[in-house]
Amino acid sequence: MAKSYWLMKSEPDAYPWEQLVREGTGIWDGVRNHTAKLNLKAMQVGDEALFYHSNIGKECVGIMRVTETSFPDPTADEGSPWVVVRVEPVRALNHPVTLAAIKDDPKLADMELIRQSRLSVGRVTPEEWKHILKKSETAER
DNA sequence: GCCAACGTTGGC
DNA sequence: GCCAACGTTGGC
Repeated sequence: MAKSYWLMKSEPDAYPWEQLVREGTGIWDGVRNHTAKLNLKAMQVGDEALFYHSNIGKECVGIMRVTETSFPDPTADEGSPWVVVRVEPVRALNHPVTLAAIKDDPKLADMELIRQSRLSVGRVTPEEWKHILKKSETAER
């Protein structure tokens, strides 16, 4: 199966990129939204995801890789439908790609991130992925 | 099954 | 601090 791309949000107050890097691996817990849950369930080992800092920063800061497909969220009640995936950091982006930069870019302005701003785990198309990575090579601010 | 009220998330 | 978007809950 072809690799899929994702974008996962975290408030840096709660779980910043730096913590994932420091710990080397982590589970993406706390998702309590059914659309996001379906996305987690669709993830395959080897899929890659952008780490987005919401609220503070409002920018994509790094790339991570899925290392384990979804399993029940240990922070949720027994029998609840919520799941997590395991991820590991791949690398930080050379330059963060800000929400403002994404909104300003016609190629990216239609991303799920923009259309459904509250969705914490969203799909990214291969085209959007490539474009964001290219953007991250050069400073925008 | 509809819809108003309310809570949460996240941008501004 | 405010507001828009969206999900959930509860009355009917």
